[in-house]
Amino acid sequence: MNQQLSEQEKQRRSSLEALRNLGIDPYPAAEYPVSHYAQDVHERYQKSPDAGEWKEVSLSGRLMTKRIMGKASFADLMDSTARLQLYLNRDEICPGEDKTLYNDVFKKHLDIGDIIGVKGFIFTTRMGETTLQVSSLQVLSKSLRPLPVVKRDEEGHVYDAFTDPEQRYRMRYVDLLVNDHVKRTFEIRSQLFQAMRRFFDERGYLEVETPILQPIPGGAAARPFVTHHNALDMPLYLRIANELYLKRLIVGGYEGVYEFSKDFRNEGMDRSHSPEFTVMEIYVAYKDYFWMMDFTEQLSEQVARRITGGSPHFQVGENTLDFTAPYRRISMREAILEQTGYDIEGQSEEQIRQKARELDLEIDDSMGKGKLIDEIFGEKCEPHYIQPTFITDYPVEMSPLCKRHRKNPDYTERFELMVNGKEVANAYSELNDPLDQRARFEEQLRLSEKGDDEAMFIDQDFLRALEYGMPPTSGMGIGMDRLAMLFSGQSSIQEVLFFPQMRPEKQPEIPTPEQFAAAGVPPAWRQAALEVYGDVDALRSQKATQIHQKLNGYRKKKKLDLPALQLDEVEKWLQN
RNA sequence: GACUCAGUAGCUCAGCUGGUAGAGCAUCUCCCUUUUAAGGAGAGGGUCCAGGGUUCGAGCCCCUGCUGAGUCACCA
Repeated sequence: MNQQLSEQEKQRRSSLEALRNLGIDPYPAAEYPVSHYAQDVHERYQKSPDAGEWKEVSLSGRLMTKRIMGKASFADLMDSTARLQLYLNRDEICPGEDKTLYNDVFKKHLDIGDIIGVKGFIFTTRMGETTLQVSSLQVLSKSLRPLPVVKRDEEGHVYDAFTDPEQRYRMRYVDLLVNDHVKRTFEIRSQLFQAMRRFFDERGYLEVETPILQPIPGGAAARPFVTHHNALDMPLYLRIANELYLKRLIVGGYEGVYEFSKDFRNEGMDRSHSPEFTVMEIYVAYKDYFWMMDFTEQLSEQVARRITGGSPHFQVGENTLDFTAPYRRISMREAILEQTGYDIEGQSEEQIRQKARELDLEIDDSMGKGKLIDEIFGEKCEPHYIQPTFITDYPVEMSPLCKRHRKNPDYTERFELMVNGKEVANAYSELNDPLDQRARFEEQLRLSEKGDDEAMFIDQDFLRALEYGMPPTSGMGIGMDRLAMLFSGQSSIQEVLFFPQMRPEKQPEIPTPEQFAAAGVPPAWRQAALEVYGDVDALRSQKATQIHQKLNGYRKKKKLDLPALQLDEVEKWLQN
């Protein structure tokens, strides 16, 4: 038996053996047919307690608590839907003389966390709780590790919750089992995808998949992860965006395409940044960003209704967000004017820089006009837009893939949807002028040469595609993780990713008897040396006389069937 | 990347001025036939994150490292 096991783990392993010795397979292969789910029972039993279906039910799930009172016990069974209380009466489940199933199997060898199947009938206890009285019970899977026991009282107070974020993220399976709200978060996440997919599909747009391994990482300004393809003997990059591929498909003649894209960026991690994250991007031909605003507000309203169960209102902290379309639309210039009283229109880069200094923003000389404006907006305006609001017409320097504004070439036809003071969606009238696009890429190349390691690469094939002609197109992207955070009320991106990236755990090295061979210990004495000293170095640090006495003492105590150790033998070990 | 905080039993956490490592739940034994954060009696369970240092003596003080969290910086 492994020395590193905790007492409770050893206990469970011996229960496992005990079950086997009773002829019970702790991991049976056969299907366990189930007639009801726990939630079913709770929702329907009290309305028609006399219905025939309650006389014979079968459920399966995990044992979450045991409350034993002599010849009767209560337990909680948790299936994928809810918990249901079980009542076990010794003489009911063991009608004959043999009380083993109750006294040994249930009381001694079943632990919290074990997966079982039960059959019986539903009744209501004196305390008024819907309960299954068990007539037969089968072990479906024995759990060898103790589950954290989280208790909840009538007022909903939680005791001894499993809260350590590190453990919750590393062992999400445990987190999901004992923390009910965690499952809900991921259900919301799934509903967001479903609602969007339905919205797009109803309008005839095609869900597509584009390369994750890309020879040129394009479509965004970010540092990529690099990998290497052996057969081609060339570097490949994990995509930082899928935009340029989706536009190629619009060139190819699709009316509208969308993709839920897992993107990767080799940058810092924090509460709102994960190295892998999911973005929904959609591109629709013959549309502009005004059309896309209409489309986006309809989408948002539908998504909100899906999450709330029909209402366009959604509570986040102290704010009630109203997703009813249409939303307010305000240009970036107007937004800055509104929040700071400063009009950027017609101002030179130097004037704007001066204003940014007055506003106490952290800026440096490398920042161009666009970057300065963005800084002012991000610091002074963004947090104020709580209700869904479109911010439109961004400076051209910040948007190398976006069409210039039809009325003012210093700006672009771009909007972001702000909700609760944060960006939720980003959209353009897409740039389809191949010559302008080439010039913008070349500007990026100059930034790259100046040391900006996030400037975009020039994608020659993408330019070739544009040269064949792309219809006027509007595209829109939504960060799905951050949207999931918004709708699940989470403030950390790790809470909406099942398995957030973490440094690998260090596996403690478990000493084995074999390692004592290195210290010259003969096979017969290695187990004893392990028990006494724990590891080889501990043994080596001792004098021969001390080892001699300790090991012989151990031999006597454990009544080992070995000849007593001689001092000169031990001295020989240590000479090696 | 900087700073702050944290790491003690399966889980949640105490641990005083440096002086034999504690509680609740969980586990084990015994009692108990409608309980529900069940209860009663008893017991066991620890690499105090790791490695150095100071000290007669370190969970506690100092240094280094590891892991995580938070704040900031960076970041379409």
